[in-house]
Amino acid sequence: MKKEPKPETAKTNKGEQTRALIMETALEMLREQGYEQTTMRALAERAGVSLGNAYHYFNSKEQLIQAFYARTHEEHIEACAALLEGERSLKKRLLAVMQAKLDTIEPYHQFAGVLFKTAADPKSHLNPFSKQSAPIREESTRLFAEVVNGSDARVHKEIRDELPRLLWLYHMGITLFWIHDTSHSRRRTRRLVEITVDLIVKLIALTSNPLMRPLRKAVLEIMRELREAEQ
Amino acid sequence: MKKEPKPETAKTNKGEQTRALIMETALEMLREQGYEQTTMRALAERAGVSLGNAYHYFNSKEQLIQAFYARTHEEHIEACAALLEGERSLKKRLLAVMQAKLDTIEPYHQFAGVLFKTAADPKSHLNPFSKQSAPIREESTRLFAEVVNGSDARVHKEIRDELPRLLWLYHMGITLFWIHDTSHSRRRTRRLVEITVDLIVKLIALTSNPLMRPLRKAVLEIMRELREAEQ
DNA sequence: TATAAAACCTGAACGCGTTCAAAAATAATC
DNA sequence: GATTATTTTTGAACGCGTTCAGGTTTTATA
Repeated sequence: MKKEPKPETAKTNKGEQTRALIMETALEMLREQGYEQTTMRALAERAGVSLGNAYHYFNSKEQLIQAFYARTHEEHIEACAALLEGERSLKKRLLAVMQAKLDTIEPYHQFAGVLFKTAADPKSHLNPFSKQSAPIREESTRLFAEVVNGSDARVHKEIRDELPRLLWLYHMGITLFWIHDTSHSRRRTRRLVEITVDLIVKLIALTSNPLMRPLRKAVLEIMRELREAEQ
Repeated sequence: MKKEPKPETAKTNKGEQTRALIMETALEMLREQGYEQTTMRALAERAGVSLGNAYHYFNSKEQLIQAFYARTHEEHIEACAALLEGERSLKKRLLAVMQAKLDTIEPYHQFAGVLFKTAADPKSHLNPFSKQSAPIREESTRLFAEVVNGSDARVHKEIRDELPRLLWLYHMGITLFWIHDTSHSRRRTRRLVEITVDLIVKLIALTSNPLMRPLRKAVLEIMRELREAEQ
């Protein structure tokens, strides 16, 4: 029989401190030196911990990125709360959220390549479509739901439910472009966001047009297919 | 001064033979055992060559994938030539090309994850948006141009020039989905291709509608932006 | 306070991709 | 054929991510 440690002391365990120490050191090093330079050995040394011990808390180097990913995600969610307050225009809301995203991730552009490289692997836990990423994915989707629901835009009822997921997919596409964007201060991505947000809002306005019916149906079917693929 | 070897003997050099031997052995092993199992040491041993020598001909393990990528691409182009012969329906042409793509890459699905993982890295030569991939990308785009031009579909003149590039982008998206597709025989991807090809053809038919003018403009602007990003 | 259990930590070792100085084989030149 | 230049080949070595058997410290129990 395994006995649980007293829950009120569990959080102040030595282990928790060590984990936090390693994690903070890792984020520091990732920002300062990028991914390749941040070797597990260098990290362990800087944190004043043995190599094996670092692995006791983070099963792989990839898990460091995961922690990192979670953090920028939190920052983004937080930043958006203030931005959406009192704004009713869908275009402005979506634009604000997307720009906040770019602002949040900008400091880490130098090692975003590695992040994406890892995330692209179907076997990786970091893969945005994976089960492990579901919590972040869902929270992110909820943000886009709020963008739409808090606006005064009228959305055809057939696609209303799918729209947040569509916007989440869109935001992944923008992130993909951003990673490959070598322009100064990511100007190109910012420009692309302006154009595409404009396009999306126009498209949404068109959804009620009878001419659009076959397109609506097709898009819904595609989204259903994509959802079923999540397993 | 460096002297060139006699060109007529250059191709039958001992080196060329060794290179071919390593390459064939690599493709064999990749197919049989996947990427991780195909270590450079195992490859060298099977090819009856020293480890250092393998590196003399392939600067990195990644280059093996590149050779592999080029080969499946050739196969696809070849397969399409026969398929497009005598068919005028845009929908059928596009569908045939996409299905041929899936057929070509299916045998390698098991290690496609690694391929994509590598390709996603902005620094990688395999990255489909990179300079190094330009020849394959352009040849592929040309294929999609032929799909459109050889059909009887009427395409609004404003987007006619961009359509092949749009279709190439679409085909990259499908490939991305395919990599993550764990369904039997990639059924989901095949279904997705059917749906999306249908949607695309409908969209193309709609392009001439005046209502679509702002969308056309926006799409063109996005494509211009994407093209400028290729540097 | 003594003892058992759990949590925490260590460093050597493994296999990997990759590099490199130098040896061996081949080709070019005289 | 002897000498030189070039190409081809070797295997040891490096640093990396990762594993693991076993030690040390902390916590729970008596």
